[in-house]
Amino acid sequence: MFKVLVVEDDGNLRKLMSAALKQNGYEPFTAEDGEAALDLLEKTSIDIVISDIMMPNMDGYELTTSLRRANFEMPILLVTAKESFEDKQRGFMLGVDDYMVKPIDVNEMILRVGALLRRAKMASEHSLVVGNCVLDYDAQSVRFGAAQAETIPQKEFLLLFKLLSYPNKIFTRRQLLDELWGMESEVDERTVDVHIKRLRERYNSNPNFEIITVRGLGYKAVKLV
Amino acid sequence: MFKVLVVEDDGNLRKLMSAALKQNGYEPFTAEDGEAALDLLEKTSIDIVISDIMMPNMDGYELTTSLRRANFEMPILLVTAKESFEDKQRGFMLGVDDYMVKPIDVNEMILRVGALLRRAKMASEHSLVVGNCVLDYDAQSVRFGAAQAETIPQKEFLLLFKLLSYPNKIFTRRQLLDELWGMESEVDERTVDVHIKRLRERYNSNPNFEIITVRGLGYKAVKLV
DNA sequence: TAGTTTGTTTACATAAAGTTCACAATTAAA
DNA sequence: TTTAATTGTGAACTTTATGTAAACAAACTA
Repeated sequence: MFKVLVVEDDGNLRKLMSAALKQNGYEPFTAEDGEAALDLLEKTSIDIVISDIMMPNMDGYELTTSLRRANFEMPILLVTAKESFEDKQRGFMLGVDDYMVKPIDVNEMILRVGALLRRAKMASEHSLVVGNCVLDYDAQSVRFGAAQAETIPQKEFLLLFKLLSYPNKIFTRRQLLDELWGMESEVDERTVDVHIKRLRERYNSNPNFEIITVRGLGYKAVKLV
Repeated sequence: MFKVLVVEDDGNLRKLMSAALKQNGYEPFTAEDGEAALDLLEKTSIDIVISDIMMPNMDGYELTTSLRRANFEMPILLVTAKESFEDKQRGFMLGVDDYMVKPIDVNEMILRVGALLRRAKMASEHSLVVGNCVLDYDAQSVRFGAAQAETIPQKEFLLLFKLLSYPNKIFTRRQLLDELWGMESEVDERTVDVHIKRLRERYNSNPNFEIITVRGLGYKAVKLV
């Protein structure tokens, strides 16, 4: 389910938008202003941001700038009170993807969100999200929240990716060797243990997942979120 | 230079749009209706399509459907006579990326085209700005702030330009060889390393970007601004 | 509880990948 | 034509990843 962050200081409108999103199969999150939004974005992996421009503390433009600067690449849809060319120009320069003019037509909003997500999906396909942790298959990297993505050794990555792709599913060492090392691999089963150990060392204190030993059978990953 | 296809039966409007596009650094192509557009799309690699909805022979919706069915994935921007929700809904369903309502504001059109192209990740201009650093493709030069622009060796320039055109995207050595040296080049992959080394030597202490090695995969550029 | 099985951890050897250097070949400039 | 700049190569070197073996620890079993 796609996570949509609605940033809007008007409580009624916020509720209205949330409701419409929920009704259309999205998972809405809300924030009252840019600062609250940034906080939330650190913790949660939001797929698309819909933000009002005029807000207390931090307005829509500042929010956009902050996000792009922090290398967040999700689509941003700004809501403007008046249809002004200068505003739009400024927004597009900063990295805004689309505009809506108030009063908002929630049906149109749903359509635009869909179009933006569809377009954005093309960009990075092979990725896996667990809480605020994102595994990028192509970059062989792991990122937590807004932190810098870290590329990790291939075997470790594949192992983690496989386990997290099927949370709670138990994999035997043999299965993992067959799938990640190749059927004919002559590698010792203990090798899996060693890589598990390395992964645990790397991500021991993260709050998103844990690799569990299932004695006599193998290993599994569980989500903690 | 980006190729924009304008599909519009009104000759005057077509000219107006073409002119505006050309003036803003795009290469405009035109077609009078959907069928003519399809013909042209077969022959030319168009980056983005702007199409009127109401046209003889094949309208904007049919054109969209045909394109998506043929796996063309460029952004499509439809121009509608009236702002009707049903129309928009239909369009977004079919795979339209954005709408503009007539009468067209050409400035807004340029902005929307820019935003769509940026989102489509095709972004690549004739000059590229990273922080206070400017790469000029035509002059094959790099300039920092107000300093004198410095022309650098071609291979180094192309390499840097390519990497910075898609920040954070990882390129394999093979990809870079194919794209910068040509598909059939017999050059050793190590050669890329050598050029990377030279670039790093040249720009090691600049605060705008950095070339990162992604072990096992290739190289990527990251913006530090 | 002692012994057995299974899983964890460590240190190390080897392989794989990336960097650097000196130089030769090529191209462009003076 | 001479000189300088650019580009590619191969080998030495550095760093990182991976697998093995053995010691250690925990869990099960009789």
